Order: sequence, then structure tokens, then C-alpha cells
Amino acid sequence: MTTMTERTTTPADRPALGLRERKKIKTREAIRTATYGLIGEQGYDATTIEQIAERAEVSPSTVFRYFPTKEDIVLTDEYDPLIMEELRSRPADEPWPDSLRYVMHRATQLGADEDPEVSRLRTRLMVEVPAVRSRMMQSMSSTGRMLCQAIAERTGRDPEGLEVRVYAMSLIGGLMETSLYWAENGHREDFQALLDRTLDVLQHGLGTEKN
Amino acid sequence: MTTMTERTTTPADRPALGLRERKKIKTREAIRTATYGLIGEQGYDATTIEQIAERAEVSPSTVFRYFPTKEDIVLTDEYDPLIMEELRSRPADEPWPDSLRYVMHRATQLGADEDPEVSRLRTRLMVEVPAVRSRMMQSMSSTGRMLCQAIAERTGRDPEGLEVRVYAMSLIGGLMETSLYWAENGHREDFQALLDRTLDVLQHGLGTEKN
DNA sequence: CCATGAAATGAGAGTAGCTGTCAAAAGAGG
DNA sequence: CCTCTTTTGACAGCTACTCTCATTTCATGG
Repeated sequence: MTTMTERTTTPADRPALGLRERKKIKTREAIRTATYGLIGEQGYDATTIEQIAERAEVSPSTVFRYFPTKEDIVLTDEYDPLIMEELRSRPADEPWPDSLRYVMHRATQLGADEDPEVSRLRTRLMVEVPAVRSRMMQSMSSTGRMLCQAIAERTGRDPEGLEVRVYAMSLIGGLMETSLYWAENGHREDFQALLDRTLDVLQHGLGTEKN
Repeated sequence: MTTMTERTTTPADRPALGLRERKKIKTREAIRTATYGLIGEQGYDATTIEQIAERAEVSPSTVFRYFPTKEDIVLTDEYDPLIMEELRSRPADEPWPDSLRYVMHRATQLGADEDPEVSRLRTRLMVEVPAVRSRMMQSMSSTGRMLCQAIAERTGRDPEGLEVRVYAMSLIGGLMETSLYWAENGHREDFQALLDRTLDVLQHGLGTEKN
């Protein structure tokens, strides 16, 4: 227990990570960068783990140690915890739809902060490579669990109850489709705008607007 | 062109399929039966294509000719077209939520008609085997497309529009979660009842009911 | 009934993702 | 500098899946 904050001989606010940790992070990024590069050059299927290992200057074994599957190399997904935290820090009396909208906006801002190229490549792969989409959907399940938890906290319901679970998954399904839509249309439209339209549909169903 | 209704020397209304077609159907079922049996005995992962081929008395090559992936052997999914047809045949002036509810009820009846053992094995595998769940979710996408089409026909919207697509996928996500919920709880509760609760949530959101 | 053409099958080799083991190398701590 | 632990690399192995090609099986027309 008690991660860090213990024996930080370096008084600076720097990470204070050991050489080992730093190397691990570097290896992780080397693998990801190599993967993005190779996929960009030759496509997803044509890119083998061996090639990735070679370009990242590690052994194939190491690649598997860092990422359980090839799809996981491109699907980072480190946002969920951030989103959860953001959600929890919203005022308790704020209407739920408002909280949701606010947090989703924040999340897309975070997404835009990182290299937009990467974020687009990722969504493009979601559309084009079935395996990646599958993996993505799978990760949706765990995201759904967290959402259930958050909703349960806010509404005092059972996080394992059917209603909460159904609601969470329908939400995620809708949001997922928004990403696909965005990617399928060549990332032309403004994602935030799409998001707003999506949330409208999820709140009010298919209303009477034109299209 | 012109399938059958040509030279049906057998005046009976029987299928009038050639020996070849009949054999194909038999092979298909042999493979599925073998798969269900083996998985029931030893589990999904422990069951290899070779074993399936052996029990079905065909070659491994043939298994792959009939089913592109191992997961596809257990995921039949021949209901989509039926559901679509049922949906189309509803009176045009029926409110959309009512149509949806009616059709979903019909679908579960169809599902119960076939061997309930098989249907339960399938949902159980969805919960337990990630690969199967992934494949299932993937098939959801195509189901979603059909739903979009149906919704578009009913409401005069663009089937490719964001709103319709989001609505369809959120629906499918919710329904999917219902199946998972049902399987996770040992198929104890009445599926139709769960379905009704699900549709309530999808229509009205998380209302004010207790739980 | 047989010959011809087409379709289905089987056998085999090959690819790649992924798992496991084990010994060597590199960092951490005394 | 020595020891312990973690990380890595090399290797073997399994299995899903693909591709090719020869063989068998059904359909058809004479």
C-alpha cells in the first residue's frame, strides 16, 4: 500500500521515478509510436508484431508483455478514470443530463489535447478494422460498469439493477455510434456539435425535428 | 436467376431442394450440434476446430468453409430478417414505441421456440467468453443498420443521419445489456418481464420508480 | 447410362497472434 | 562489489485462420 509520497529524496516536484519505471514508460511509448507509424504506412493487418518489435527495438515477447493483444496497442483508453472523477466532482444538485453533457464536453477536450492525428487514426481503425472495433466495444462494457457506479451514486439506485445497467449501456451505445459517424464522414464535422445532437436524442428520443 | 419453381417434378409443396443443398444444410447442422456438445462438455476455449470437425465427421477445412470464425458457429442470428419483416408489417399509424414493444415480444417468443438449452448456452457464452461477446457486439452493428432502415422508413428520416443511428444503437445497447443481465443472473427471471422494464427505461429514461 | 462440367470436400502447407518457460541481462539496495 | 528482484529475449508450442490443389460428389445433356 501507500504508493510513493515516501522517501522522495528528490525535493523537486518531479516524478521521482526510478530508472526502471522510466524505461518502462519509454518502452511503452516506443511500441505505440512504432505501431502507429507502421499501420499508417502499410495498414493494420499487414503490420505484424514482429515488425512492431523490430522498429521499437524490443523483442516480440516484450510487446506482448506490454499489451495483451495487438488491438490494445492502438486503443489506449486512459480516460475512463478521469471522466469518472469529473463526474463525481459535479454538484450533487445538478440535473443528471446537465452533468453528463458537461463531462462529455470536457472529455472531448482532453481527447483533442493529445495528437489529433492519433485520435483520428484510432477512430478510423475502429471503422475499418473489425478486430479493433470489437476490442473497442469490449472496453465499452467496462466503461459501462463505471457509468453504472456513477449513476448509482447519484440516484441512489442499485448499480447492478437492470434499469441502471440498461440506461448506461444505451448511453454508451449512442456515444459510440457518434464516434463511428464522425470517423465515417472523414472527421469533417465538429465533434462537439455531434455530441450535443447525440445527447439530445438520448434524452428526448427521436423528437420532431426535421432530420 | 429464377430460383426453383422450374421443373419441380415433385408436385408436392415440399422444398424440392437438390441433394447438394440438403447435404449442405445437414453438414451445417452437424457442425453446430457438434460444437454445442463439445462446448457443453469441455468449455469454449478447450474446444478446438479439429475436435469439432472430427465429431461432425468433416474436415477442418470444411468447418471454416461453413463458418468464418469459431464464434460464428455458436452465434446463429437468423432472426434479424424476421424481425425486420415483422416490423414492416405493423400498421403505419401505430406509435413507434408500441411497434417496437410488440415486435420484441414476438422475437423472444421465436427464441423460446428453439431449443431453450441452446439459447441459454449462447447467452452464457456471451457472458463468459470475451471472444463470443465481441463477435456478438459486432453483429449488433449490422442489426443496428437494419434498425436504422426500419426507423427511417417509419419516420421519413435519413437512415444515415446521426440522430437515427444514435437512437438505433442506444436501443441495441440497452437490449444487449438485458440479455447479459438475464444470463448473469442464471436465466432465473422472466425474460419478457425484463424486456418490458428495459423498454420503459429506453422510452422514459431513469424515471422515478424505486429501483 | 455415360460423359462432361461444376461444385463441394479433403489434405497439406503456411501465416500470425498469443502463451508459456527458462536463462541471461539490467536495475535496486546493502 | 555482491546479492536479490525485475525485466527482457530466445525459443518452443498451440491454435485460429488462409490458400492452394487434387479428389470426390452431384448435376446435366446426350
